[in-house]
Amino acid sequence: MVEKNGESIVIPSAVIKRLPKYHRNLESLLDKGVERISSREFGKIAGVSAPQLRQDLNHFGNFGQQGYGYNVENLYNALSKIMGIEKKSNMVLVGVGNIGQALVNSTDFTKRGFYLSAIFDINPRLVGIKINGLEVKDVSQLENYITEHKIKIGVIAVPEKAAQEIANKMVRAGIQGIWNFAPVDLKCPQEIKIENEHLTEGLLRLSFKIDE
Amino acid sequence: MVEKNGESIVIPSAVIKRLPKYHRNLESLLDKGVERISSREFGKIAGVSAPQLRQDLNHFGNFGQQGYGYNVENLYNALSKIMGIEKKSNMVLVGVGNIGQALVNSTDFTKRGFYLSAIFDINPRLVGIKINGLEVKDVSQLENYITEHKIKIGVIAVPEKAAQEIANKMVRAGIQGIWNFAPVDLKCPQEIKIENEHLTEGLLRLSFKIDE
DNA sequence: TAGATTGTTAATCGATTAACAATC
DNA sequence: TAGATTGTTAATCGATTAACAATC
Repeated sequence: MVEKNGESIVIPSAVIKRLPKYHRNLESLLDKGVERISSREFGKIAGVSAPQLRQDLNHFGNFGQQGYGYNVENLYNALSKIMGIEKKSNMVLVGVGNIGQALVNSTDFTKRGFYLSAIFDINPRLVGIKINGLEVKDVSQLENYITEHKIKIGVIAVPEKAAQEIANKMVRAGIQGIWNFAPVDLKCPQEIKIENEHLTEGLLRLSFKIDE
Repeated sequence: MVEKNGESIVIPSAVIKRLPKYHRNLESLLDKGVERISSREFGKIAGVSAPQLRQDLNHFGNFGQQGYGYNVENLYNALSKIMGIEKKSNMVLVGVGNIGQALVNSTDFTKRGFYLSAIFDINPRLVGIKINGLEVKDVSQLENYITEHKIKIGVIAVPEKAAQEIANKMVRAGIQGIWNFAPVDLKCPQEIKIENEHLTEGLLRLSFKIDE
């Protein structure tokens, strides 16, 4: 639910999917020093139609101006706020295997205000080692950590079989959202938000499209 | 385009998106030794409605049987074939940074018949080293390699700024599909199939949903 | 045969595009 | 003011769900 003109409205999921893309393209326009842009031009860059772009944005407010278009910086800041980027978020990560380590070493999320404040694994050989300055903790400490530090976002990068159990722990500890890299559809109470990164599915879709 | 009853039909993109999920859930049913399943039960597992599941599958053929449901193994094999999983595919990867290394070390794709046959980087310090038994080649050899080995799938795991140029090289060399991990929308001729893994976008969507 | 469950058509729902008055 | 471009309503398109005859 989002407020618009004092009324709370539900944002269609198709719109939510596109918001990060808009944000990313605005960032790159800002970098290039573009000050204003029309829905037509911006739509071309972002790969959507101009009316769709206007419809999408108007779920959140009237950011444009007739005869002028959109101010890039204003719109960028507005979208940052809408997506909760301006404030810092702390996350925990479980599973420091291939993908987990890549995430710990990545700066992409940090740049947008998402920080890993602790990382966990079940393997005693990994517990205690440091990755990118973060010491790997034992997964037995996960629930306490989440509760004590009021962590909202949990990242799951463990093997398929272990993922549901980790999700359960996170939910019990009060997590609000899970960013899941394990190839399973987690069963959680519906108030828990879940975003899946099922990488292999992307590859299979690509393969299908090539053969089609 | 896909053949059904001798006629070639176009598969809706919404259906294509769900196919890998069906495949994955069938695999797990097979593992559990389930022989047959109704659209109702299977829909519940895969998180879709029973009629939707039936509609989706019927784009490719009539795999079910009235009063019985679907034979798990038959359906699994049919979907494997539809998605081109039964045959082996060779891929090249460019960029052995965080995410690139994670992909090289992963066994998830290999299990489904997708092999990395060569990996490339532009950094001279990385060229020559071995990762999971594969020697990193200089990116100058990329085009020749793709052409000579008739590689169909290219994986891009380089930074944002470098991604488009790598995509151009791949396209010139005759690649058919690109699996892109860089946070850009690549501009390629429309016959080139592209699947994006824009990880950060998933995190932003999650953040939005939590705050909503 | 009776019960179960499919395949498929028709109805509904949601998302996209077209069109244009409002207005900067 | 005239030209450009928005915000928004209406029309279209595509995807999902409901319903049920067909049939194993």
